[in-house]
This record gives sequence, C-alpha cells and structure tokens, in this order.
Amino acid sequence: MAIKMTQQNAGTAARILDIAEQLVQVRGFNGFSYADISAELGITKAALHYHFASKADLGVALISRYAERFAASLAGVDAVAATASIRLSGYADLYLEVLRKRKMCLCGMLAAEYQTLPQPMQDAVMAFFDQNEVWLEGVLEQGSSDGSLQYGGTARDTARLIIGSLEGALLVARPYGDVERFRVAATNLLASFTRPAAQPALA
Amino acid sequence: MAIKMTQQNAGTAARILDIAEQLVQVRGFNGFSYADISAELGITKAALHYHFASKADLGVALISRYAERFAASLAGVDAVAATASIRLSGYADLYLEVLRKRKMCLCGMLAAEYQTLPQPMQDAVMAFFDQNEVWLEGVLEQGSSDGSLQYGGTARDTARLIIGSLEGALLVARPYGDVERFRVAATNLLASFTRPAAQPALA
DNA sequence: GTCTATACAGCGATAGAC
DNA sequence: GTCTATCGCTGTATAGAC
Repeated sequence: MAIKMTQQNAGTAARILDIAEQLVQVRGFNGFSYADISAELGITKAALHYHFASKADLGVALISRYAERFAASLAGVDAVAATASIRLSGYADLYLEVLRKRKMCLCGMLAAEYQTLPQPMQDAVMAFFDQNEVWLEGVLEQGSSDGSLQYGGTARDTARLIIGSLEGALLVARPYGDVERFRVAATNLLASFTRPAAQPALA
Repeated sequence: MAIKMTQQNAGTAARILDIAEQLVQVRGFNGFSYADISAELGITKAALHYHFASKADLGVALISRYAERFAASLAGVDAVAATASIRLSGYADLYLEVLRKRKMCLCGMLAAEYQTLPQPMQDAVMAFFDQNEVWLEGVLEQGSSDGSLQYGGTARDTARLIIGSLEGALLVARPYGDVERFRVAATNLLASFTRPAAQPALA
C-alpha cells in the first residue's frame, strides 16, 4: 500500500499508471488485467503488485492522478480564456481531446462500471464529478453576472447538465469514431447558453 | 446457434435474457458471467450454452430484444403524445424509468465497453442509436413544422445532442442514485427546444 | 526492486450421459 | 433440455529467492 518513493519506482509507478489509464479509458476497468500492463511494460505481473498491491489500489491512484491533471487543465483554461463563454468552449475541448485519442473520459467509463467498483474508487469517481461541477458553476455564475451567459435554472443544475451532456456526447460519438459528431453536439449545447437574449427569464 | 423453438426453451431463453439484461445494465457486459445467470436461474452453466452457444450470441440477442422493446415504447409514445414537445418528454421518461431501477441504458453501457465487444454486438449497438436518431429526427421535424419546437442546427444534429445528453445524464446521475438530478437535466435540456421564440434563427 | 514460481478461484466453453 | 464432469485459460494475488 504505502510505497517509499525512490528514483526507480517513481518512474515505474508512473509508467504503470500511464498504461493502465490508457487501458481503462479504452476497455474499462473490468476490461483489462495486470497481464496487459506487464506485457506492454515488459515486467512481470508479480512486479506490478509491488507498486500497486491490488487492482483497487491501482484504480484509486489512477483516478487521483487523473483528477489532479484535470484540475491543472481547468486552471489552464482559466488562465488563457478571458470570458465565461470561451471558458466553456475550453472545457468542451478537454473532452474533444480525449475523443481524438479514441478514448472515453476515465471517470465517465468508471461511472458506467460504477456498481462493480470497490468503494474507494466509487468515492473518487463522484469526487471527480463534484470537482467539475464546482468549476463549471463558477464559470456559469461569472457569465451570468457579466451578462455573457444566460440559462434557465440554477448555475449548479446547468453545470450538471453540461457535464452529463458532454460525457454522453463522448460516450455515443466514440463507437462511431466520429469527432465531428461530438464537436457539433458540444457547440449546439453551449450555444444555447451563450446567445445573449436567447432565453428570457422563466415566467 | 440456431435453436428450435419448443415451449420449454422459449421460456427458458427468455428468462436467461431477462437476467442477463439486468446484469449488463447494472454491471456491464464484462462485469457478469454465465455463473451469475446460472446461480439466479437455478440451472447449470453448461445448460446456458445450449440456449446461447457463446456469450457473444447472448449479447447480440440481448441487444436485439432491447431494441425491439424500445421501438415498441417509441410507438407507444407516438400513440399517447399529441405534440412533439410531449413526445420529447415521453422519450426522456423512458430513460428516467431505467434510472429508477438503478440501471444504465443497455446500449449506453455497451457503448462504454464498445472496444471490447465482438463485432456483431458493436454493429447492433450502433443500430440502436441510429434507431433512436431516426425517431427523434422525425419528432423534431414535426415540431419544427408546426412551430412548437425550435432548435439551432439540423434536426439530425439536435437528435444526436438529445441522445447523447440523456445517455450522459443517466450515466452521471446513477452513481449518485439521484433520480432528481436526471429529471432536472432532462427538463432543462428539452426546455431549450420547447420555448417558442426562445431562439432566433442563426445569423 | 524485480524476479521465479505458484496458488487458487474464476472464466467461457465442450463432451457425453441421461 | 438439463445434467455431470472437465478442459484450458486467464484472473488477481502471494511467497520467497535474488
């Protein structure tokens, strides 16, 4: 469980995570095995258990790292995007990049397999969606304040709509291998919030 | 593969499909085994192979039956819903019923696992989404004609947006066990098409 | 830190009795 | 149509040498 960090295993652990992440995003957590990783990394299955004692431990580490990287990406969007509308586009682009690699969002994939996951992984998956929701809620409120965005319902509900819609657009577009299918859906979705005066306040 | 239909195995095959369908919608195609079915049905694993020679055969039969039942549900919506807007609500309600049983849409689940599926199953999954798309496209065009619906982009693109958004709302709401989360997302999504004069034609 | 060797349960699937 | 029995393989995980 607790592994002391030397130069060696830090690199090995990271490579294991890289390969496992790819496998989960393509095949699912129940769709790959230690043997797949060992084959690609060129070390034995047994050696993998040194770095991650159980598959559940590997899974939790996978989500943690993914969530951290995602947080960094969101910070990057904040840094380069001036308006709320552009930030939403930047958010959708994060999904688009995943689809370009013919992968599913890690946590979208795990959400499908949710009921088969060990509980620590379940908790981490929900934390990821919560993290997305908080960020989007902030962007939506900002956009509402400065008048650049407009939406029915609360910022929170709209954030949840966006998360679900983009995850689902990714889910469905991937079998078709159709990047454009996702791009169009994301554009149409976000356009419904971006257009000024498009949606009068609910009666 | 080809099974002659007697009174006996028709009933047994249907019960196998019932149990397998439930398992796939909860745990995924890679998350259940013949042993799970045999345990619940009270017959041996070996007996299952009489009805469905391979797991792939079972999977294809599963999707076929699901698609047929879904088509019947859509016909039911057509029958009871007078307007395009009400038909869209009826469509969303089909997803809601699935979530109420704490399940994922069968083909949404299989879309996540897509890359691990035998090709006949892959084809059947896409055919299911195509079927949804055709029906929604018809409803959207009808709504556009009579002025009750309004949307940016084509009917086809909007149909795809709706499919993806509802699949994704289902995917994300299920871990939270939150039916209301889905209901709100679906309502907000459909409201953006339903409100008259909400969206002026694209410039 | 990685190895060999292996345990042991589970998988999908098959053969052949009844 | 369902059974018993079993195959061959793969799964995760462990023990202990190096």
